[in-house]
Amino acid sequence: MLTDNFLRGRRRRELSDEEKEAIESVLTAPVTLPRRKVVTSRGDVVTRSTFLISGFMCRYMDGADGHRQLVSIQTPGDFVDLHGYPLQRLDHDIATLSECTVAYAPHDKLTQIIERLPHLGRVLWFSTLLDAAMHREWIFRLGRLDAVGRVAHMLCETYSRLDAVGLVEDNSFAWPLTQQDLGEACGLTSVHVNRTLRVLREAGMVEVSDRIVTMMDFDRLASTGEFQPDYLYFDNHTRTP
Amino acid sequence: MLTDNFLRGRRRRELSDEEKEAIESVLTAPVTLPRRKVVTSRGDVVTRSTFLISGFMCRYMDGADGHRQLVSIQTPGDFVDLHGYPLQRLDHDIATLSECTVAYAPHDKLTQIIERLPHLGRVLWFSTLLDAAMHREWIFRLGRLDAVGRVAHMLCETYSRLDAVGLVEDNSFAWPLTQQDLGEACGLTSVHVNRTLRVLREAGMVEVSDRIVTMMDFDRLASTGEFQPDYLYFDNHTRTP
DNA sequence: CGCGATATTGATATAGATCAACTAATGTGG
DNA sequence: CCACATTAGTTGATCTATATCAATATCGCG
Repeated sequence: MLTDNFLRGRRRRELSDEEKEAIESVLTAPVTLPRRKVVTSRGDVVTRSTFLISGFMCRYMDGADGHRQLVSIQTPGDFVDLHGYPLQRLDHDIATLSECTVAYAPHDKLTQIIERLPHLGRVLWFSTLLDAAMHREWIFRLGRLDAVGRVAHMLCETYSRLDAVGLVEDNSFAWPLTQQDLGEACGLTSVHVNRTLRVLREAGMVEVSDRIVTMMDFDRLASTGEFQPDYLYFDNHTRTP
Repeated sequence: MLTDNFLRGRRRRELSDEEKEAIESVLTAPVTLPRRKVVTSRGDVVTRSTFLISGFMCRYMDGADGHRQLVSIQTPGDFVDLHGYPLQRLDHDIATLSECTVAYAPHDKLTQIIERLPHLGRVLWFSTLLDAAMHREWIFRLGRLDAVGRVAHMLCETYSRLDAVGLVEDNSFAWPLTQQDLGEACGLTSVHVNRTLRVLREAGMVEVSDRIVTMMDFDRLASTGEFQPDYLYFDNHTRTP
């Protein structure tokens, strides 16, 4: 099923077969989007939400100087802009980072299934609040950690999320972000990201090369980034390396 | 009614009388909390949510060095921890900044009224996503603005939110945060906040003194902080000075 | 009155930005 | 398939915003 990865590994995942079929039934056929494409802009009124099947997307806001600040990275199994359903209008931009496969959920149909299945409504609500929890951790990252800690934390979060949907193999995962992108996520310049990655590599914690991240020592990286995964609300807190 | 300020001035505010009465009916009698009191801690399982009637509260996360990072400031009319309803457990701490009056909404009762009134469910959902939108703007503030911009943006947001619930008078509003608190919100030291406030004061934009903020020139402050209020989802975008 | 919390100011240190050059990969049109 | 352009990564030199350390001032309060 397209939605097999939706909330996979998460607390409150308990969806009944009826609920799973209901979600699946509202999705359009999958569509492929090219890499580096802006799909929605701040201010747009949205009438459907995007479910990410494969690839990476991001959400960001533009600063006056033209530089952007990423506020979220979306990975397979995420409902990228489900918050647009209650909000109706977006307060930020959305773009692909890699080529992506997505399916759309029209909002009027969501309303129908939620009125029929209130518990499913709360599960969808839960999934949007998972994003809010990640936003909070992102604030912590920018406000309290130095460059090395920020990058370490970011990589730990991505590793954990991808692991939950089966996209980690041999401690490695696909990583379509450039050093520039990572800088836009962590509030750093690409030059400094480069130096920061070197520090982490030389310390034997993580290697980032060729669009692949390899965790050499997750525990030390997590401790460097003060990463505590409770905010990701996994079923259990053990990674499955 | 206790909930008169709930989503006041906001888009999607359209609650029917039945819905208003339903919310009101689940709330406990108001309770007073002392200032500077931690009311919930990261990891706590929550079975009720807190509606803030008067006073200021904040949400924050603790760093390894003991310093905290604020992730949210809550003002009257806010459902402080409604996200705890779908999430069931908190990923951060909550404390009062000033003396506060609150009322509690038990989660089992929320479930009852939402199953009866699905539209009310979506309005409550909307209100939690408003928090997420403010989180995103907070990320932007920390990642892309300098000290002067961060403080300017923060003060503009607070002004706009308090204005919407009628707590601005003569361009002034109550402000129980110390310079230390403001630093913990903006990722700055209290020393630098002090210097930053002087810059803003000497530029004739805003005065912060005696726990009162007075806007001398909102428009210039907004432009300094790159503040665009669309993310607050007000009914209209005009302030009512 | 005196003590803890808050605010203010000055001197110095430093993490990360900025500027600049160069390399390595990737893609593209002729 | 090559010549050349474009994008991404790397390294060095210098600059600057903010942190840090330290001292003093002020205020509210028991």
